[in-house]
Amino acid sequence: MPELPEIEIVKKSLYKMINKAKITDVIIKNKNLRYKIPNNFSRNLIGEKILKISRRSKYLIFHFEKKLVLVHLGMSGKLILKKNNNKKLLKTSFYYDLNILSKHNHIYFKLNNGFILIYNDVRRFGFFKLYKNINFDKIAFLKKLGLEPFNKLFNKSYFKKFIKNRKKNIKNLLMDQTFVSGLGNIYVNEVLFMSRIKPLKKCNCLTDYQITNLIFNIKKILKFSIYKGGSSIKNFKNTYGESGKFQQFFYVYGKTNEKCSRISCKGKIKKITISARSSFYCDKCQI
DNA sequence: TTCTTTGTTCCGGA
DNA sequence: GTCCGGAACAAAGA
Repeated sequence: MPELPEIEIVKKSLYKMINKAKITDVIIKNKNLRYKIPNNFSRNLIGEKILKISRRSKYLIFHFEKKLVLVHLGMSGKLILKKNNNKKLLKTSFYYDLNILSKHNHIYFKLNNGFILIYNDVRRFGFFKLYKNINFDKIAFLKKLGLEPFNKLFNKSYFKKFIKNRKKNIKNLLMDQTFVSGLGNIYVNEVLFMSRIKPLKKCNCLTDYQITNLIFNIKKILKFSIYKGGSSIKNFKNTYGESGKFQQFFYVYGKTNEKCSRISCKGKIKKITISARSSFYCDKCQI
């Protein structure tokens, strides 16, 4: 379940290895992803040079001269980079490397710098969308997104303005991509624990201190996770097939019935469902 | 067979 | 009109 830190890791490792590379071939094994890959997808990308790779929220964007490709990894999408230096080895490496099943490799992008970029996705909830003659404002997926968490404008006054006359609980507010974009279930649970706020708390009941603290913790946790290479729960891998380390620092996610990790706290981690998503919180220190 | 998992969209009720 | 949350959807593994 890739969230902002995981996409940032993928972007950075891809950028380092394949920026300025030219696509020499695109092989589609399965076009039925979240949205069907159109027939002209390969034709439109062969010969194109990757000019830039960027991230917006949980989306990756590959920039070409007059086109761009928007990528969302869904639940289980992975972009894996393989060195294409030995034809025999290459054939077998798809099957034995990385603990991923080759039957879930859906797209192969062959590059002129000796790499192959593989899109692997067990659940197939991820997607690729190609846009020509790019105008960012025209892309519906990006248009409606709220501020990036690291944006300086994501501050107390923005927060207070947004929640004015709203009654959402804080969990759903932080999950709302039109408010702040890039957080998913895992990081929201962790942020709320760090901030000692229970997930069902109504956002219009937060104090100024709690709001400031929440914003600070969102930025801090995301940065720390990026530093640790993201979290590898549900098998997230970077493009070299390596796991991240942030999951070692989870305090509540998946910790049902465990003792609260705050030394002074005697609470227990509870699991409840909010808007069909699992929520974990300490029943004592999150109020 | 049923349940779980995710982000996103759609829809009914307030 | 706007906001909120529940349901649906995509697919597959346990």
